[in-house]
Amino acid sequence: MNLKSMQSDLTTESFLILRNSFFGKGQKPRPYRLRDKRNTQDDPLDEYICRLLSDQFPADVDCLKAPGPLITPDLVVLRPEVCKKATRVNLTSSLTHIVAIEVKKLERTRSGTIARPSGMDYNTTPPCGTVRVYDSRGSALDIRGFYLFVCQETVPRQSGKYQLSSLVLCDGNLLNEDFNYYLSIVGERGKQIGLGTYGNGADRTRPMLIFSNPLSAPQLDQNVTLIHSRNDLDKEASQLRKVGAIKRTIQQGGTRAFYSYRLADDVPKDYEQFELLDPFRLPARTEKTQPRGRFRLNFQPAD
DNA sequence: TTCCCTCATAACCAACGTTT
DNA sequence: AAACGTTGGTTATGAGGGAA
Repeated sequence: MNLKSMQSDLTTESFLILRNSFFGKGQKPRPYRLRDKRNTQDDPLDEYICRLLSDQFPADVDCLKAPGPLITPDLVVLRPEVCKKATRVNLTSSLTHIVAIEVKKLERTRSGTIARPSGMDYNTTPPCGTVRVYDSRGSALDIRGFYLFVCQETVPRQSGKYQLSSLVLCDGNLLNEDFNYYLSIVGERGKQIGLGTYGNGADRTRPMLIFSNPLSAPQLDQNVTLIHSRNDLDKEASQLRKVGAIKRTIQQGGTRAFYSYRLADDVPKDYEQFELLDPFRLPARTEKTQPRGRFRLNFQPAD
């Protein structure tokens, strides 16, 4: 175990592995094959990504896939020997020790833009920069969470082959940093029971969450980008070049800043860094829902 | 131990509304 | 009228817990 690997940021290392696995020179997508998706809970891409990371990380780093469906996060990357000696508090913040990765796959619309630009489904797990996993005794262990957004497309005229056209690995805090909110959804909730005339109805009151889709930013689409809270990652990893900053306005006031990096080889010489404030699209929302699926008849009653 | 029920998952489909 | 954007709704499945 050399000193460099002891100290390196696992998200930087993961990003570099993914960049070089899914793309070649000049960011040209490398086609890959996936096994069949056997059901809706099955994710061959997650497995493939886990395999790539496991194979290419040095021996002191593990990449673990969620051991079954319905388990979140999708992947955990860690240095097990270092983690065993670390304190709980340390593990909650140290990206050299352990990090969770949630994979989000998106399609491209026929017009060539990323699907769901104004916000994508996170289903019943809100995004968060801190996520909860459990140690071998079953005790909660809160660790940093990152999100891998990819646009996967089929390779034209090559059935069964895929390629990525966009990739973003970002700090979950870019999407949300309210861990108490995360716990309120992921932990025990309530449901409504005793509903309806006969009292035998129930309402799961199950959340269906929508949060930002980073690939909706044109600066990030059709690119391969790491988004991190540190502004000096290019000093630590010489393969990285900083390409811009993203600031988000906090509801209660203030802003958070994140920094974007790409493989230095992917950045044109005359590239000018972007400086974005609240770049993710937000539709004008109302609290009212839209009625859907009305069955309309072709007559109207006499009165 | 076996059976049965509940729940969360992934991300798309398509209805509806708005703009061109 | 067509294109685009938004958003409510949907699917089958298997882990896990409680009941039998």
